[in-house]
Amino acid sequence: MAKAFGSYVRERRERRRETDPRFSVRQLAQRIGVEPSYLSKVERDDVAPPSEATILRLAAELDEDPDVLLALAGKVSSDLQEAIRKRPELFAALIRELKGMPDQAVLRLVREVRDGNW
Amino acid sequence: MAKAFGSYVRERRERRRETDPRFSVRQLAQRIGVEPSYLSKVERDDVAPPSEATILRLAAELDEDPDVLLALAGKVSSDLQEAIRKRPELFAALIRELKGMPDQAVLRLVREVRDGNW
DNA sequence: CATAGTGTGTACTATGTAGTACATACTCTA
DNA sequence: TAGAGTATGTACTACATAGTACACACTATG
Repeated sequence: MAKAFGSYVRERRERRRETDPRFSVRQLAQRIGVEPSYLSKVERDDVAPPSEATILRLAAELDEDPDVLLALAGKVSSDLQEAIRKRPELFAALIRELKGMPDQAVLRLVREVRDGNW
Repeated sequence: MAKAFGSYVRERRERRRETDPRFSVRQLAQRIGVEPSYLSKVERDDVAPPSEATILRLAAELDEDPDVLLALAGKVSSDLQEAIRKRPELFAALIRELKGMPDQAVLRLVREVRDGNW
């Protein structure tokens, strides 16, 4: 693993908790719909990261980028997967082409596409 | 599901079998390292598609595009997933930007990146 | 008519995924 | 010093994944 999912979540949650008591394990667990003991184990990397659905609720509560949190969990958002599955040759070629390139290059591409001036 | 994985494989295998007796269920199953009864069930969509590793061996034997076969199985190649996980914000933005665009546009982009003239 | 090759039905299994349920132990504070 | 709030340890579970093992029935052929 690159970085531990659990410890990252714990750090984020504790940061929020400094100013907001609603960010205890118990209360956060309840808001995202899991048992406190489970969230605790997740945060200590005692168990594998939760399902995509649970991670998304977690990201929303912690105000984190869902794609980043999913990535830390070793997952890729299902809507991205679906986009790739619909046009596998095209997206496979593009991603393999880009995976060796620097962030700058990819970012530039994103912007070009977004601005439509190409 | 968009299209059935199994029936596609069966069609491809039977096509090959017309000219090459090595493409019976039994022999192909043996070459890709699974039980014939399992391959049979897979081809009749009686069970879920095989694992990524098995699909890749199948694609190689049938001379099919692995990404297409994986897509039919509802999967995305793990090397693509890994590329996305390494830079989630960037790739998520790019893919979401492109998913509404026509094939032509994506293809043009692939070529531009490949040719490096940008 | 036996036997080699074809596909398939049934039963079973090992491992992983994504959690729940409950009990325990600590700490602050009213 | 009781009670509320904190996190955590242990045990268990339902369902999915990815198959194996073996017996069976059909067909062509030498």
